[in-house]
Amino acid sequence: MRLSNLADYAVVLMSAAARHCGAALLAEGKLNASKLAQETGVPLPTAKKLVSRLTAAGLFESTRGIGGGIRLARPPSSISLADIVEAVEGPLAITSCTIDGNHDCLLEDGCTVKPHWGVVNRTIRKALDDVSLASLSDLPVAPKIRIMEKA
Amino acid sequence: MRLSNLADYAVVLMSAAARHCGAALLAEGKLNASKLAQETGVPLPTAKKLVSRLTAAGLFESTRGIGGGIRLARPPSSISLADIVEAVEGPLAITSCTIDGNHDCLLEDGCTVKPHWGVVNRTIRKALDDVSLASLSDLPVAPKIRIMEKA
DNA sequence: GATAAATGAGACTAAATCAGTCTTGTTTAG
DNA sequence: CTAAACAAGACTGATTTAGTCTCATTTATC
Repeated sequence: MRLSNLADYAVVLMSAAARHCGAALLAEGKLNASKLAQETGVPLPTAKKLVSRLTAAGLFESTRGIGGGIRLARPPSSISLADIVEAVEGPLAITSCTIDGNHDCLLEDGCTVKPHWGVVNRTIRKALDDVSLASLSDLPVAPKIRIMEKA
Repeated sequence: MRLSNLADYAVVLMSAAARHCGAALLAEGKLNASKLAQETGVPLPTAKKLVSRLTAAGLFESTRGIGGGIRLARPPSSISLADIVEAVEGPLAITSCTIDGNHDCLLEDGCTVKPHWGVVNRTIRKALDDVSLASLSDLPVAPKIRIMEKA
């Protein structure tokens, strides 16, 4: 029930990219994996790998060659946590039996539990969908207070 | 973002146990790991292991010795998916940085993403909390209405 | 009161997944 | 045409997870 480290890093990377997008859209900085890595602290090779996946998923647009780089394919407000997590981890489902025609389960038929996962899945997906990249990177969060202390 | 197989099986096992609890409370069947295993199809050794953990977590009550067995420690309506998942997988948190004083993260300070995980965590936890064991084994739990939709 | 059978608890081994590193292929400026 | 810069993909090592086995504990029977 934990997010993979990769997915976690991916969120951090995209958040950093979104900040650049706001600051200097395509002015100074050709943005690339190396730059994101040094800004965020994510190991370079890992950053490269993640950038690959995120590009393949259509969240980044990449230009190869000597003057190449990457940039967000869509505005930060229309990219959600769900998009990022799904790009890195694959289909967003709590149990494998809720993915299309998966028949790995021992029980399959007569499973009284299965019908209930759908509700849980949708709720979780919505939770991740409701957080946009824009809200993640918006800096006005100045006073670094612990808001989530009472969870 | 996937539930572990163990946690998945645990839900199935407890669901089966709950059905017994409704049918013959402590009449015919001393309930035990072996019985649950053969009813659900979960491999016996795995079932034993899970029963151990669930007992340690206080969801089962066990009696050892020749006439021993297990039984639900609480009525199914007051056991939630969150309880079960947490018993098997440990603290329910999407990222490790939201657990108490964890300092494994590379970024730690100045992480603009961290403050947002709390919201996501709470939403997911609520999703799992809203599904009770009673509704999973859907016996007579009467009308399981969404009472807390407005939170 | 001792023995044996039944059960749960915990330790151990094997497999799968995941994180991280490296090499190759592609593109474009010079 | 050459070389440099970049992304894409393959590979290796490590961590976690699933599954199996052995041991400790308890109670009915003799």
